[in-house]
Amino acid sequence: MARQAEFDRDTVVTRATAVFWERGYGKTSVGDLVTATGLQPGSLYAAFGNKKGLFLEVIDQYNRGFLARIGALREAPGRSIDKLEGLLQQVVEEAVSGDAERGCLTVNALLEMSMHDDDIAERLRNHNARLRKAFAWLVKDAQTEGDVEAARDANELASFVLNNLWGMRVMCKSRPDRASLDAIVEGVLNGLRRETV
Amino acid sequence: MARQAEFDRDTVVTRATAVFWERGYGKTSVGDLVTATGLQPGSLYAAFGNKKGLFLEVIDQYNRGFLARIGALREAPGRSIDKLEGLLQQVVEEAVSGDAERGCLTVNALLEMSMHDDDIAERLRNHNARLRKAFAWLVKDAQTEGDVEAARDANELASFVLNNLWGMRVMCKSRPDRASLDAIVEGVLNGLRRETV
DNA sequence: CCCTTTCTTGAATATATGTTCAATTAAGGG
DNA sequence: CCCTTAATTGAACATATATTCAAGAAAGGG
Repeated sequence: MARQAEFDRDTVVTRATAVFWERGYGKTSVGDLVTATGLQPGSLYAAFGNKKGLFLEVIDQYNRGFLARIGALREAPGRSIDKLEGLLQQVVEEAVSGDAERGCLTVNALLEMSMHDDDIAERLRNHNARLRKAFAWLVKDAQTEGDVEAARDANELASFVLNNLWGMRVMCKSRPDRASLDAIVEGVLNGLRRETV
Repeated sequence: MARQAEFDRDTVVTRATAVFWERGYGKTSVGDLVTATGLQPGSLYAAFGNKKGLFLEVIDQYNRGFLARIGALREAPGRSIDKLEGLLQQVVEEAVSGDAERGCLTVNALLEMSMHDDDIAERLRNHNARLRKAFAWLVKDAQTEGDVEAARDANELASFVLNNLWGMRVMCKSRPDRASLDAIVEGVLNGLRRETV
């Protein structure tokens, strides 16, 4: 038999996530990753191919986590419209506390790389689609619960919610005040509740 | 007297804009800028200090242009609520035609650089504030025209509109379908029109 | 205890890229 | 027509950074 790896792949990916999130892809050097993960360049390249390979795993782990959170939220008790509001308000809290200035890893990557890198672009397109589907399920639930007009298209409403989530991920980069963010959440809920004109 | 510059500063900035917009700041090399502007490194550095100096002028020109567009829109005839809708729908058109995959130069720069570069961060924060003010004027007009409930805070509603604009600038990176984008516009208008709950 | 397999190490490599600078070229006043 | 001033040129420089690779180190079966 052969020697076995000394590191835990998942831990390495998590540590790399912190660096990529903090500095973005382009400004993260392999040296940064070496110090953050504790792996030498050779091991890193043996395990992940190259810098982008590691980043792809980072993105995948991150996206899986977020989708799982939404899935769990859906199973949890409570009205779906409140769950949607809670999701948005969570972003507000993060933004106000300053934890969100780094924004969303996926959105950051999307803006930084999707124009030049087809692998990233395709991956993020897929994630986007899955995410919208997850939101659409929540919206559908809210429709059967009577909080959102049943006649409206759940997928389209999901896009609207997602749009505001992403908007806030941009907004939080310039440290907005709480009132603005609350107004956004209120605007989204109004947009969801009102019947078509 | 001394020799006079052979280039037009504004033209150079405009040409640089195209490159920065296409590739982002980090992936744009000085070599790219040399070929795009026709200026040699020496001239470029004499005129703008360094790569970042040129980029700052690019950002300033771009932001001034966008603010001017909104100012002109405000002066134009027509109901303000329709002007707001028109602004959003313009983004939809761009996104559908594929012209908007590069997104908004300011948003791109904000996500790529604001964490690491205080000059950029401050400049974009200021622009953000001015932009919201411009939107707030439009919203106020819509309030006096009776299309938006007068009791609501115009600044906060402006944040909501801006949030969706930025969301769409992110969204368009993954080539969304027209129905989703239309739903977003509709959601924004509903959010504006409905009375507080 | 060897021997194969696989992992680890970290210096070396290749390359890209931001920036500088001395030489050259215009512009025009005295 | 000089001579000062300033712009232009493009090669040279310094540096950073992704990636490779040969040598050394565990792991465990025979």
